[in-house]
Amino acid sequence: MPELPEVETIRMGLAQALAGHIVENVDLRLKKIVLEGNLEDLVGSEVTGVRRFGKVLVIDFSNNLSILVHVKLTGQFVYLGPNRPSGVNFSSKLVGGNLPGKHTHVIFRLDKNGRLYYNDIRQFGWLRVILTEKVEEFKFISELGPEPLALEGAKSADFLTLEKFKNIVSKSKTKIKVLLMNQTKIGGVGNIYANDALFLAGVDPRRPANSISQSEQSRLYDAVLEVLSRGLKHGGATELNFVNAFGEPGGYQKYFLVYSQEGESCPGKCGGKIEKIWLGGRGTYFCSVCQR
DNA sequence: CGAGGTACCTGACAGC
DNA sequence: TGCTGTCAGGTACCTC
Repeated sequence: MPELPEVETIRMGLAQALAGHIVENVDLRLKKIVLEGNLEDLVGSEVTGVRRFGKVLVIDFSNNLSILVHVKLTGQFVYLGPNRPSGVNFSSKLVGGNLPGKHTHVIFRLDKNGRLYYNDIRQFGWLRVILTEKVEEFKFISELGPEPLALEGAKSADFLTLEKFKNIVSKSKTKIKVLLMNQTKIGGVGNIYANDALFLAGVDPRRPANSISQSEQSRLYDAVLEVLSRGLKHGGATELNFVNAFGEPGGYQKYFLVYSQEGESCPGKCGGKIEKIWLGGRGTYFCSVCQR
């Protein structure tokens, strides 16, 4: 379920894959996933860059149009063509067999015999075609909170400093885990990394944010950066069907601390077991011994 | 402002 | 085997 590390992994791959390609033809097979604009308007244009704002991808084109994409839970971009690196660990299973597949909703035919497939099993994701100059005015992006990692391709001038984090946390009565996942407060953190960050910091996910002490705030800030960095280092987490732009799965799922580990022994040395509760409408995993 | 519920959608899996 | 029910979650939208 793509969060910041997964979407950034897709972005890096797409930037490499699409560099210099020109769109020759677009085959839109599921019209409802394009919420705004017309993919046909991209025909004849060259990709000039790929950006990311939180969990939203932006593909820029030479005709001053951009595609905004939110892959939500199961959206995938898979590229085939001359810019594909050698030695790719392509997962046919995760992309749904041969391409195009049952869940391929858009096929971008590129010059030099390139192909970019957009797949989405659950059809929750969306694409929008808008003017490049309007990208940062798009509601989700303009309201996005600062991102924890200062990365190329994000609005790094506005990244989440410890000062900003403390300010956000101390001003909110919301349960800390729900706050971490609020995209208008902090950009890019979803369920996996919120669970793991709270474990790493030793903070109970149910606590009101403003009950967290100064030292806990610092620990939690460091933990958020740490788990996101780990996720990125391992090319994201493949929990459902996540793959990068070349069809390769991520590796962070092997290093989950508590996420999806219900009933397992706590990775700390407390001897406790990971519990699962329902919080903010989502499965929440934690150790009630280590997280106070 | 916060909390909680639902909708969107399909596949995986448990239980009978 | 095959049915039914439940769960998974990012975000928008709704009500209280």
